[in-house]
Amino acid sequence: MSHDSLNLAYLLRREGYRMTMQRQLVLDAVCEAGGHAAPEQIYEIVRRSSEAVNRTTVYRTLRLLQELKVIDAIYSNGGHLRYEISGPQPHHHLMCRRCGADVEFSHELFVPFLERINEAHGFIVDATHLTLHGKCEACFRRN
Amino acid sequence: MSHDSLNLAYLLRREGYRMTMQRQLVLDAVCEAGGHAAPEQIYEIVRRSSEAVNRTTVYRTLRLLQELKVIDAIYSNGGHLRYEISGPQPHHHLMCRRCGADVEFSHELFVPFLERINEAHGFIVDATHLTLHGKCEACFRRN
DNA sequence: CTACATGCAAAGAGTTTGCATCCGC
DNA sequence: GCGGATGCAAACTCTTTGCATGTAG
Repeated sequence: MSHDSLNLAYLLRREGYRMTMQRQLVLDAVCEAGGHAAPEQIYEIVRRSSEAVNRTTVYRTLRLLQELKVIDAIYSNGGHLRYEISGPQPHHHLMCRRCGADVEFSHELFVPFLERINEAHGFIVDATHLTLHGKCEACFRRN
Repeated sequence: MSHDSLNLAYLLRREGYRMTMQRQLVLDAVCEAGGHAAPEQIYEIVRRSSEAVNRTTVYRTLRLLQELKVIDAIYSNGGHLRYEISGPQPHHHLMCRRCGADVEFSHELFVPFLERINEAHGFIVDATHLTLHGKCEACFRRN
């Protein structure tokens, strides 16, 4: 999802926050990174646009954008923090351990499984951003 | 799974490692912790048995036991590292965000979903230790 | 007695916090 | 001008590494 359509200033103001250049740059960077971006990567992209942004501000802004539900926090393989723009609906990721390919799959594909879990264990799973690891088709054939 | 049945000394020797008191204590602690134990918790349990174990050794031993496939590393919600005794077969966890209850579910419940993923995206998921978060039945009713 | 294991201290990532200054509104 | 936002440095958590000493086999 691109963020061109979303009015960051409006979302911020609605919650009593202020619009700043830094906040726009961080959001732009998360979008540009194109999913699964670590804070450090986001920081680097921001720095390309402006030297005048501090690493601390990037961290603070990422947390704020997450709170505003503009971006999602994901804990990738190895437990590392990543961010990406929130999609209009929940979706999930398949990540290839070999080539790093990142395939999205829809929540619909996941729903029947969640229903079975609920039947079997009475548990309501609220995963909105699952990342599963494995091998993509090409890499699977290759070895 | 209890570890009473597994001969740590044998597994170590087979790979050229030595049996030590520390290694046994760490394994005992992971088992005693009963799943999803953070390194620090494991360290504390070990310390109850013996003052003579260093935190560094706990970390080193956890990595070693993982390499020997005696324990599994799990990245829990929030990206924190946890360990637990390896089960005889893959299984997964449901963790309640509210009360912290940890329910295991079998891999069989998961298989049909993995097959649908494979059909739809040609992806072979190798998740052997998934943790899903949500609400358990009791907590879901409560609010 | 030799090589691997340990303890200690120190370094290292990654992230957060305190506080003075800055600036959006 | 006021109160939130930023930059800077420092702290903090979690984990790993270097090296001298200890100990299993």
